[in-house]
Amino acid sequence: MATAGRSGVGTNQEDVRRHNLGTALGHVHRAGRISRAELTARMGLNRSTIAGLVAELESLGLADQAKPSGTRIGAGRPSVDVKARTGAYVLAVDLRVDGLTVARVGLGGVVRARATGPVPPDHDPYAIADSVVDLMRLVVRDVEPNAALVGVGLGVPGIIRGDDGLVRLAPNLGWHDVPFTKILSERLGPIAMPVLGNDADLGALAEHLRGAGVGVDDLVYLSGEVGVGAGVIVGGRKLEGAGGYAGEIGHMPFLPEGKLCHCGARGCWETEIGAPAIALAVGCPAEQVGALGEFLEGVHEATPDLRVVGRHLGRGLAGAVNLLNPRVIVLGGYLRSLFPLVREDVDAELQVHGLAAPREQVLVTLPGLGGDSVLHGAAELAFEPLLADPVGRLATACLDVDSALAG
Amino acid sequence: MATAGRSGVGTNQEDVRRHNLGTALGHVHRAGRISRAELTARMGLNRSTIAGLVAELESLGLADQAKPSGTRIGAGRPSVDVKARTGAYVLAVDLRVDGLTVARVGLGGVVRARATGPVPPDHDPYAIADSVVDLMRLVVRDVEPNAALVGVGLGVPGIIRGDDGLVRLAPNLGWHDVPFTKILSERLGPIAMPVLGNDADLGALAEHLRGAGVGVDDLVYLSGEVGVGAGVIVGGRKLEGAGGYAGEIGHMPFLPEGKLCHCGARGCWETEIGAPAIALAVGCPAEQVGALGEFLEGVHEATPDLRVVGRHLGRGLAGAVNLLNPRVIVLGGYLRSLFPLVREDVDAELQVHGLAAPREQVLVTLPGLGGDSVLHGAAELAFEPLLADPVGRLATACLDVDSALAG
DNA sequence: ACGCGTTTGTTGTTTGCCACAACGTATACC
DNA sequence: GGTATACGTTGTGGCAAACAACAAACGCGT
Repeated sequence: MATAGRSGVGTNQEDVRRHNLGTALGHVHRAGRISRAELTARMGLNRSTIAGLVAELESLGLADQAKPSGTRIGAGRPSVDVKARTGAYVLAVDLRVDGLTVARVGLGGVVRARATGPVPPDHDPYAIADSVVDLMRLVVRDVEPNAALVGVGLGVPGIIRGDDGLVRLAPNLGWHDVPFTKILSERLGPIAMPVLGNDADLGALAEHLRGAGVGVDDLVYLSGEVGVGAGVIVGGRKLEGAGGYAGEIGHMPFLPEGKLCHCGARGCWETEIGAPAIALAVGCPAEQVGALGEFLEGVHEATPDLRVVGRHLGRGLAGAVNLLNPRVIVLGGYLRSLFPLVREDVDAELQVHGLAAPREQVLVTLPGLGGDSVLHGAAELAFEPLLADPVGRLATACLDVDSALAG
Repeated sequence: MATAGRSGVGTNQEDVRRHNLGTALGHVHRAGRISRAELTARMGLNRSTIAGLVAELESLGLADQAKPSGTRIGAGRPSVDVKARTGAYVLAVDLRVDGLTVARVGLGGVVRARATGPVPPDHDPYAIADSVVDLMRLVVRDVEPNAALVGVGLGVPGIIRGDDGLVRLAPNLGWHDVPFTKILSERLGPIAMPVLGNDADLGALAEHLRGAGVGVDDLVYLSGEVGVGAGVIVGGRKLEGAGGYAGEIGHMPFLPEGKLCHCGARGCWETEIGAPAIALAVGCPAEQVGALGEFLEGVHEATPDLRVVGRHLGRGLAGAVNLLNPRVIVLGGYLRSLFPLVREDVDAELQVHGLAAPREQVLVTLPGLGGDSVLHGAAELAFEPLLADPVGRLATACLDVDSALAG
C-alpha cells in the first residue's frame, strides 16, 4: 500500500513460520530435489532453521530426506537432499475446444497419471463438468494410500472473474457468464474447491516456473487457441488486473478499419493473427480450424499470405514489448507451429516497431513444456494455497478421493 | 519465485521488525496523521506492538504523538494520534522540457518549499544538473535544524534504466544514453544518492498514493507531455519490466501505415495523440507545442479534427483496458486539458473497443494532484527506501544539507 | 593409510519480537 | 454521576530464528 510491494499489513511471528515453511516447500516443489545446503543458501536463513523447517515438512508428509544424489564438487560433508513426496498431489484440468485433459500431478510437478477425453459437442457446462469428473476418477484410480489431494486447478479458454471463478466469456465454448466453478464444485463436494484460470495465464505461470522462463521474472505467454490471449508475469507475479481480466491482448486495437471481431469491435489484433485468419492464409479447411496447430505442422513453407500474418504478429508483439518490457515471450498454442515458419518476418517487425531499450532485452521463443503448458499451469495454480500455508492447507486436504468420487 | 508474490527468500526476525516499522511509518506518511487505534486495525497487530513501533518512530524523530484530533464517534477512550514529523524530508525534482521544479517535501507528503526555474535552452545535462542544485539550495535555505534529508527523487521524461538510472532515451530533451544520475550524484556528493524515475511512472505512483487512485491497486497514469507514456500500477506495485522500461504505451502499434514516429516506426499511437498531432488539430503554433496544455485551456469547443484525436485516444485506451484491466485511468499532462473537450468521443470508442468485463470496471479521470503528480511521485520515490528500512536509511541521512550544498 | 581442511548436520542456549492478560484511564451515553 | 466502551500501559510468556560449539562426512595431499 504505502510502498511498492507492501500490502500495508503487519507481519506476525506466526506469519514468519508460515512464510518460511511455504517458501521452503516452494523450493522443494520447484526443484523436485534439492540439498539442504542449497536451501540454506537460497533462503538466507541459518542451517539450524532450515533443519527445523525440513523436519516439519517431513512430518507433514510433504518431503523426504535422502542420501546425496551422487555428483558433488569440492570438499566437505555432503548435504542431505530433500525431495518432494508426490503423495501430496493436485488434479489439473486443461479444457480446450478440441479436447479435455485431466492429470494427477504430484508435488514437484511430476505428472503421475493423465487421461484425455472429448468435449461434449454442444459445450454444455454441466456435461463438461461430468466429463471432467469422469476423467478424474480414472487418474485417481491407482493413487497410493495416504496420498492427499491438496487442490484442483482448471485452465479455461475464457475470461474468468477473479472473485468467484465465474466464466464471464468463453467465445470458443459459447459460454457467457457461466458459473463453472460452482457447477464443478457441486460435483466435487468436499473433495476440494476447484480454481479456474485463464488458459494463457496458466501457460505463463507454467513456463515461468518450469518451462522456457525459469528464472525469468518478466514474461509474456501468448496463447493462440482460436482467439489470442496473453498471460503476463511481471516482477515474478501474475498480472491480474482489477477483476482478474488482464491479458486480453488479442483485443488490442490494431487496424482502424479491420475485420469485425467477435467482441463487436473492428480491427482487433486477433482478427489478423487469430486462427481463422491463419486458416485462410494457409488454406486450412474451416472444420479443421479447431486443430490449426496440427494442420500447420504439415506446412513447411511460408506463403506470402502467411508472411503477412507473421508481420502482423511481430508488429503486435512489439506493442507488448514496449508496454510490458518482458525478458521472454513464449508463443503457445498454434503459434508454436506458426512461429518457425515466419520467424524472420516477426523479428523484422519487432526490430522496426520495438523501442531499442526493451527490444534488446527480449527473447521470443517456444514453450519449454510443449503443448502441456496450460496443464502444468493448472497444477501450479492448484498448488499455490499449499505453498502459501502448508499446514493450513493440509488440514483441509482430502485423503480418500477415490471413494469420494465414486459416491 | 515459487508462488506468486514470494521472492524465494526466507524471513528473518529482524526483517519482521524492519517490515513492521516501515509499514507503520508508511501508514503515517500516507495519512499524515492517524490514530494508534487505526494503525492497529490496519496492520492487524496487537495494541502493545503498535505502541512499541510508534515509540520507536518517535525516538527516531520520524513521528510525534498528539492529542486526538477532535472529531470522534462512539464511546471509549480516545486514541492518541500519530503524526508525521516533517523534519524528515526529501528533495523532489520535476524535470520537464518547459521548466524545472524542485520541492522540499516532508514526511507525510507536505510540500514545505518549492522553487522553479527555466531549463537551459540546449538541454545540456551538466547545465541542467547545475540548475537543479541551484534550486535545491533555495528550498533548503529555511530548513529547520536537525531536519534530515532522506532521499532525492527526480522525474525525467524519458526511458530510464532501472539498474543505474541511465537515461536511455529522452527524445524531448535530445538525450541518448545520458548518465544523469551519475552527473547529479557527483554534484550532490555525500548528501544523498538521487533516484531517477520516468515521469509517467512517478505520476502513476503519486496518483496511486495521494491522488485519484487512493485505495486503487490497479491504475494507469497516461502522461501527455510531448510524447505519450504510461505509468502502470498493478496489484499495488509499479509495473517495471525486465529493465525498468515498461509503460511505453505511446509506441503501441496503432495504424498500419501511419505517420512516421521519432522512434523510427510508423503508426505509433503517439503519432495520433501526441502533442504535434493535437497542435495541428487545434491550430496551436509550433513554438507553443511545449506548452500545449496551456493552449488547450483556451479552447472551449472540440473541432472535428480534435474529436478525431479523442476517438484515437479512446481506442488506444481500450487496448490498455483490455490488456491491463485497471480500475482507474488517470489522464495527465496536456491530456488533462484535452479530456474534458472530447470526453464523449473517448467514452464512445472505449465502449466499442473495450471488452465488457474490464470495461465495466474502469474509470477514466483527471489527476487528483493536478499538475503536481510527477513532483509528488518523485518525492514518493525518494521516500521509498526510508519506508523500507527506517533505521537503516536514517543512519545515512544528511543532517546539514544547507552547508553541504553551499560548499 | 593418515591427517588436515572444509563443509554440513546437530544440539543446546540466547536473543528478539509479538501476543496476551490484567489493569489503569479517558471518553460517551444514559 | 454511574456505566459501558475503547484505548494505553505494563509485565509475562511463547515462539522462531540466530548463534556457538561440537560431531560427522567428505576431498585432498602426503
